[in-house]
Amino acid sequence: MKESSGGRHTIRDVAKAAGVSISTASNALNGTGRTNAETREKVRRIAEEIGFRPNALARGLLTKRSHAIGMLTNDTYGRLTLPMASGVSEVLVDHGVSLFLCATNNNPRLAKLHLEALLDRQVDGIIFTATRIDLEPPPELTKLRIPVVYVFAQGPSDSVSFHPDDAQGARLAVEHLQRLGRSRILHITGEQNYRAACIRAEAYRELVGPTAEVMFGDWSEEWGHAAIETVFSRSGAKPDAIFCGSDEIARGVIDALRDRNISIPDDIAVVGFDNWEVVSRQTRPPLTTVDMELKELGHRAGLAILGLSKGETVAPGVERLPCTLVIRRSADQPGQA
Amino acid sequence: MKESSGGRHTIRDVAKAAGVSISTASNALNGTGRTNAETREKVRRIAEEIGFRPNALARGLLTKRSHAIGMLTNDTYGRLTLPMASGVSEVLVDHGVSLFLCATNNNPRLAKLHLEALLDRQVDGIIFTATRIDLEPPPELTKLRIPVVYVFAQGPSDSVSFHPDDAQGARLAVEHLQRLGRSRILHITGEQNYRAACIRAEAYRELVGPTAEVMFGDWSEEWGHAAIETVFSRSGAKPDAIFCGSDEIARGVIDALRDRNISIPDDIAVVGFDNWEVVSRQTRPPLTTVDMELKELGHRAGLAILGLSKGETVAPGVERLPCTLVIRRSADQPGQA
DNA sequence: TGTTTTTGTTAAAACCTTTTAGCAACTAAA
DNA sequence: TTTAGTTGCTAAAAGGTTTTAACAAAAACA
Repeated sequence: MKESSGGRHTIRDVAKAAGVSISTASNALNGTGRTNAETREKVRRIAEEIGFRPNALARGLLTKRSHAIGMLTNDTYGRLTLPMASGVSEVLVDHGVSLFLCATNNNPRLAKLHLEALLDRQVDGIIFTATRIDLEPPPELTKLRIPVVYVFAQGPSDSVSFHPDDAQGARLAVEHLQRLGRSRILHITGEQNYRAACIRAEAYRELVGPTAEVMFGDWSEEWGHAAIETVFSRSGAKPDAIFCGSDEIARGVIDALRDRNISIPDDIAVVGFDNWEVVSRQTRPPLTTVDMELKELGHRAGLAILGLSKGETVAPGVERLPCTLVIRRSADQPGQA
Repeated sequence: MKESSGGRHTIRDVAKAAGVSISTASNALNGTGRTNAETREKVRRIAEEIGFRPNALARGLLTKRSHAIGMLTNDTYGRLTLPMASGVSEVLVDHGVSLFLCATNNNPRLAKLHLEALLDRQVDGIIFTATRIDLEPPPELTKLRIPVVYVFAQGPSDSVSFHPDDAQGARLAVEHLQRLGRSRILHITGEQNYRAACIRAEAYRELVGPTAEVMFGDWSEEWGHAAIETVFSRSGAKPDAIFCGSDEIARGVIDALRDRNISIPDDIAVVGFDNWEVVSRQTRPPLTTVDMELKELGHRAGLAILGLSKGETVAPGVERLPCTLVIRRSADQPGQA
């Protein structure tokens, strides 16, 4: 088996070995055109034997489909995008599509650099992720000739976006607490300039009514602690349940309550948001929390960009994927309360 | 400005607009061959004007350098690979090289699939990452004609690997505790089948001598808790310092000590490993810990693969990058103890 | 028999770029 | 004047694949 170039076999080698022309070899391998069943089998057998794999660059150059998609993300460290990205990757690899990872570090210059590189590489589509409310997707994105899918972020109105259903997730948490018979439910959450925080707070308010109280802060454990300080240093009735905007906040809350010898969930039940297992499994007691099904979100986004890149149409707008409630001891089943 | 194909301008368009041949346009843009300064400027100006950018697929096909490298990783959720990957990405983007992310989920079939896709795309090199000691890099990797760099993982003896200097990091921690005057230092760490755990334990033993005691467990907070239970339920002298194999373990240890009203650092000083800030900043008191400089590790790995892919030679073997000690209140400065 | 259809195959064009080799014109040296 | 060298440019090949159009041979039809 001699090789014609650079160590890898080309379709030329296959054709020569099979005693056919390059076009016939191509047709036989791809099942296109008309080929005799016998020659088709022969070509395929030989290709298999010498381990021929088509050069993706050459194919992409000609077909205008690179079978690669790019993912722009501003949050490399976060626990949001990465499980999601792994979901995307899972779907793509099954379709022979590869994923470019572009970490923009919230730097517009870097975002632009990455975007240009992706276009130079003729990617078939782009997934854009960003979590901050004030971080608008780069306007260049809307003018591309390739499809773009937004996750966590909001594109223009006719674009395709996927978000967790924050409102439904919040309702899951609050309704669970209400079923436990809790009537004074407090909401401690993160920064008000995150859209997700506002949506959850709104859903909470609707269910809880006039006694609702939302404490915005940041997404840290420390803030959970501080919020409990505040609540217990002021007069008035204390809550009998706390719905937290993240597992980290919930962890701070739980630790602060334990310091005060308040029993969880007997005196106060606690529910978190994220199901970040490294936190939610390790609080004492373990945390009941809302799971955003990030991997599934990635699957859906992956399928959407695949479809779009093939020219299929996908319903525009924000699709909100349902969250699930993971019940652990910090807010038990109704029967056990 | 009419476009010759698919919406993007090609070098053809540039050449036509500048009234020169394609070759001259190419030479002018790349500074190759001989070109009159005047025409060179003109071509460049026009290219800029119409926003010409060369098609990376065509260029890669011809030059046999795709300016892309692939990263195979088995740990998508972990906090180890991702900061590292972001370091890799930072270096690459500066050199116009893009990064394929391949999450293998510890699945050999998937690893193979990804590897083949990377080769089809003619990547210039591969970075392989894996943290488990028992996870050997796929043997296919050693037979490639493109360079491979290993991070956290161990390649064959003539390969290039980058690791944190676990021994030096452990010494940093232990020597710090010794300078604080602590003499009964205990080491609570993770699974014994992680090479890193063994190396750190070994370095610890050498410094501490006959009183050394290593408790292997797993990498969880829970294990930190459980280990403290064990230590305090048995007879004998108690430690006056604990060196933990991870920040998570340290967090469990700190919580368990606080439950017992043991003062940190007065009675027992605690040092962690990772400087995973979401943990180390939030423990009470905040955690003194070893930082593995993951981003720097990524930088180095990125530079190495870039160099190798250009044909430069890089010294083979395992390069161990120094860790740093981040001092917080769980083990103060000597002066303050 | 002659005419149309079908079948299997192939040469060549196309995708977009870089690079090689060569050409013409001009300059400098002999 | 010839020779040699330099400059600025270009045609053409190359890279590996898919696709189009054409062709010959065989089959079906009249």
